[in-house]
Amino acid sequence: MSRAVLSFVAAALLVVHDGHVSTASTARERARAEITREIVEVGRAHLAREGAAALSLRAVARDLGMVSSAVYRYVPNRDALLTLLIIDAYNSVGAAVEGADAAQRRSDLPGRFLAIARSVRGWAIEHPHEYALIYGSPVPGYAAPEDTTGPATRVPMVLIGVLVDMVADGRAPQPRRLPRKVRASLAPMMQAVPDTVSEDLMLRGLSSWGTLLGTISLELFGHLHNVVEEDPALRAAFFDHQMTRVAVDLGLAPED
Amino acid sequence: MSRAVLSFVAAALLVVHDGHVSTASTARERARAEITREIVEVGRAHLAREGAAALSLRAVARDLGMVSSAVYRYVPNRDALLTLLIIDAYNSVGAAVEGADAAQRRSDLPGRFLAIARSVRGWAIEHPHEYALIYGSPVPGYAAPEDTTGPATRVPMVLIGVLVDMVADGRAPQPRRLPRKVRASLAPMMQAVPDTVSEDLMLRGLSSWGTLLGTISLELFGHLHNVVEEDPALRAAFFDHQMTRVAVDLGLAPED
DNA sequence: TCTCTACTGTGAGCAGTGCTCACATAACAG
DNA sequence: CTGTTATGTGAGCACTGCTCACAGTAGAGA
Repeated sequence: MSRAVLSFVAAALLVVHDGHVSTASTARERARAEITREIVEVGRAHLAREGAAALSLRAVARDLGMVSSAVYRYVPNRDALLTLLIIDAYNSVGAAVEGADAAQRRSDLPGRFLAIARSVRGWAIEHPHEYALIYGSPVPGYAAPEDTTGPATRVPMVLIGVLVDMVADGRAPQPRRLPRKVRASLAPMMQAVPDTVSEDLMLRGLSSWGTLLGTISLELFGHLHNVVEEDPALRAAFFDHQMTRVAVDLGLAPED
Repeated sequence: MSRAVLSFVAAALLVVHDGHVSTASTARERARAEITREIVEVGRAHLAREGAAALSLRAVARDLGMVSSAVYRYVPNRDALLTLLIIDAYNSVGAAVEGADAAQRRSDLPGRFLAIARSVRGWAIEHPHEYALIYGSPVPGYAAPEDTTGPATRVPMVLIGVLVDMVADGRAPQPRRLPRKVRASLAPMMQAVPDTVSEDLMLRGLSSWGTLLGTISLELFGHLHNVVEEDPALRAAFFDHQMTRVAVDLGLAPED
């Protein structure tokens, strides 16, 4: 994606997420912010209904009663709109997970983990196309633009919060010795995390995160067809059980 | 997908995977089989280069020097070609994994698991767009056509083989007691599996499968950016470590 | 061997897409 | 009030999936 498009996304974010942006602005600027917001909103509706592959700028324009070329005044191209929707989706799931975590007793570590896991799954089931957009195959090119990385970290940050509290409460398992290369591989992550969290704990956390997303993706993308009963209650029981086991393996809960 | 299209896929499979199909056929039938094979082959090349989203029947037709409407004599629509490519991809990764497993000593359970995991990851890195097509967001509708389910089970079957051998060698962990609903949820799977494998072991296996795919998806879809060093050797070390841990949690290897 | 049917290839065409551009018009800044 | 800048318009290009009337051609049966 070009520089111009990137700087657009940065600008649009102010508009979209501050809601009603700097009120001390000209009528033109307010109109621009409003219309940009509408475009993203309609885009999200289309995404939710038909999926990313079917998202069309022309259809969005029609819904808004404007000619198709007019939306290019607000969004440089289709991929840029998708990028905004990706950011939107990350924030949506991020908010849900943060809320679920906050609703638990801080000291109830396995309860928090299970609440987080359920919350991700619940959000995914409610927003399957959005989930596919952010955790399935990336559609606009391979490198996610930098703008998405911030919102993308919200859910992992909540998980890391659990790990941090586990250490603080003295309930973290004894860190294992790790091969040099494995330690080295984690360098970027360790820079962004309180150094109370050991590399070993980080690895356990990443594994849990992988299991969490892997299990949800298996379910959502149809790979549990003919494997796990389709009945929602049974699916939920299955998921809860698997996540409870993950919590145990992570060291959050004692072996039963 | 319509009945007609489904029956097409079934027919095309004979053509594509028997290689040179029933030689006791008319020249016309042989030509048809050959051209169908070429279409799938060119389609796979396009998929590998540009990804599923960019796959175009017209471009495939151009590459084959035929007019675009002619390919519709062989493939009813774009989704049907994608379905063939999905089956192709499942068979490709399936063959790779079966080979990797067979190359290990049968009794070396953790070695087999690690070989399987590495083989899936290796294949995924070599064929990122194919991986995205089968394990990322499903693109042609939500319900994968029945034709894909057979090839899709090849990799899981290899994993189940390890579980079966684990039981046969008396190295399976003592099955845990499970909640009634969790047991019930597994009914479909348990029908397809030797009854030496307990529900509990099946759950552990599914968890490992989720972790395996989840970890690879995290890496391939860019979610380890700024988390795990990009250097391929370090990425490999990270993955191997994680999978070794999974093997331990699965009960394949002793706690070190 | 001839005829009729069923298959294969052709090119035009329809409706839709992303995106660009010349142009008009409106809003703002000086 | 004037000149610049932002916004909306409609035509147009190149592309897509897919259909269809038409022209050949291969194969099966008489």
